[in-house]
Amino acid sequence: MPRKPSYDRDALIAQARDIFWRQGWAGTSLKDLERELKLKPGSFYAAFGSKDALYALALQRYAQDGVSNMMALAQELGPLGALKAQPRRVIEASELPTKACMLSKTYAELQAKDHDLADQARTHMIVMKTCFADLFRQAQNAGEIGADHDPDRLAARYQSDLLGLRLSAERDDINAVEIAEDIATDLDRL
Amino acid sequence: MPRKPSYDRDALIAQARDIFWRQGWAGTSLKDLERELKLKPGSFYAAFGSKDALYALALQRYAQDGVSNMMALAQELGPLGALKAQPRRVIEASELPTKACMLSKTYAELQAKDHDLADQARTHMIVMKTCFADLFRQAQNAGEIGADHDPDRLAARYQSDLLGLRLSAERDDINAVEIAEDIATDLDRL
DNA sequence: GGCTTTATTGAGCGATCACTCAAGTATATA
DNA sequence: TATATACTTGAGTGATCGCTCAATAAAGCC
Repeated sequence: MPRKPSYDRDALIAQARDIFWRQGWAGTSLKDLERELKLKPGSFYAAFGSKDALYALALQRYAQDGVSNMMALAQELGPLGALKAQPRRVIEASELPTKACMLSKTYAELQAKDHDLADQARTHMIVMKTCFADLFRQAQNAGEIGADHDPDRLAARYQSDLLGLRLSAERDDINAVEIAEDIATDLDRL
Repeated sequence: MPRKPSYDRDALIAQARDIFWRQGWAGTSLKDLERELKLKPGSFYAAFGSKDALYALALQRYAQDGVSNMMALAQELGPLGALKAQPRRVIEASELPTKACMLSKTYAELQAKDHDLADQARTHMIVMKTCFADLFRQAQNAGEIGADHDPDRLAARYQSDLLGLRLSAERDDINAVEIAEDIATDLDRL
């Protein structure tokens, strides 16, 4: 008896993710979303409830894709190979709306206001860090890196370096590929 | 014959810098500024012209202080000593409104909108990077690091690492001191 | 004290914000 | 085909945005 929506909800979330990712939370107005997603206010609120609710879905999608991307890379190149390849991959992916990490942008923008979304971004970043730590642990067990390193500490440093790299990659005065290679090279000395 | 302002303009700029630094551009309303600086709208606009103009002054102040701070540190500890000390210094300074770099926050927030302030932040970051490069060059000339390194490349990597570190230092799930020490230790291997 | 000059005040401007809702439209079942 | 059920539409809500300006107060010079 009902009528089906004319839109693809998942596609809209991915589209919203790209807009939020690029422009940030405050930088994206409902006008922007309505225009890009081609939804009138009524449909928007029927579909997602609020701007923040859609942002939360976008963050979730972003984080999920990030982890599964890393997992797939590890499957292909092994744990250390994945960790070494990721820096270049992330700055050379040309289809991304922007190079910087959406989680860190969200956290940086909204933490001072104690916004719910900042907490969600923080949680997603912890999951990602845990994923990195697992890969370092696997690399250690495989003998690819020395046993005298704390995988959690390596993961924190690695994630920190990636955040810096991705921020730097937004600047045209910086050769991000060089930084990415230096990060990868450092992993060989472990 | 005239009447003098009752406020200290420099102090107001420093205060505005801290508010903008913490809350970002969109996250800071004129209501916020009027309340914190204790200026009514009329006085505010007579003194600074616009929100963006005050933000530009705040950015400038921030960048100037950053460079002169680094110069002073180099005077005290030498070029390599300053570069090694800075990571810990910047995350342990307890009087800062927030750990993350104001220039990178500004750039990340406003770059997508092609805002003037993003360009200004970018320019300030280049100056800072040049300052780092000079210190690496001095350290090289002093024989403190190998001659087979490009100071500009080292500076770009170093600045990138600092940005990541300072972002990470905002998170309570991360031991930023460990990252800072690892960054400093890496400089010894050059 | 009188006068000029500037600082201070705060009500209020138009624009935009996130969001609502009643009316209209399309579709799956009966 | 008739009806029930959702989806779609867009004008319009109150709140807040950055900002203006006419009125008032205060300070320096004669």
